[in-house]
Amino acid sequence: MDDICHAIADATRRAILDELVQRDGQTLFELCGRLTMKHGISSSRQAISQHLDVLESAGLVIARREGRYKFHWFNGEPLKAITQRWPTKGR
Amino acid sequence: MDDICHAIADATRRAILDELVQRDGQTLFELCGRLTMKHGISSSRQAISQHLDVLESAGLVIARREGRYKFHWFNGEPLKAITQRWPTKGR
DNA sequence: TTGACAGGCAAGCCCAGACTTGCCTATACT
DNA sequence: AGTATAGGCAAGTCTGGGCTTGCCTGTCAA
Repeated sequence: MDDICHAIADATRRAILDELVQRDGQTLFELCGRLTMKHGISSSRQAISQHLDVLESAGLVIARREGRYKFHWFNGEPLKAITQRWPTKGR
Repeated sequence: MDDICHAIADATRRAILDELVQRDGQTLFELCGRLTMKHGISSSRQAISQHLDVLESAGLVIARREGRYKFHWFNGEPLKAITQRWPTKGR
């Protein structure tokens, strides 16, 4: 729970999730490009990589390495824990 | 959105929300006592007060002053924005 | 009106975490 | 083999924010 909330607390990480929702299975470099183009985020590759690590350990991103590429998928399941913990009275 | 995610990113603030869900309309001192007793949180009154400010500006807590007391209520509405932003595929 | 009680304000401390920099590994192409 | 590409690792910097400290304001009861 701590991991999940901490993961979405950063604006860049939220943008990464947005990007993955829009186009699943992106690589690190692909994400860097799209984040710069479409979200106005100009962080270094390492910064994005570190964000992906955070998202991955929170379970919000699933990653798999294939050859020299590493693909990333969005996973929204962990987010359920938030609305399950506190009542939103009529979603 | 930034306010909401930032607000729930802290464990103490999540405990405050838990407490308010369990017993709505608590005062600052009441919350301090209960957080110490039931959640093992031993922060100062000022710390809790600052947390309440954060929660209030995120819209997760509604507060009203009455005489020398200030009562706090939980409000889960803003949390909807999270699950509405990203798909959780079959809640 | 004076004391106790509920809360607010503001300055400062300190550390987690976001970001950079520099270098290294591994895979693929020619 | 050599080079380019995709990504990883680790150390260092620096700012935001959580927390404390000290003092002040406002409300109520005796």
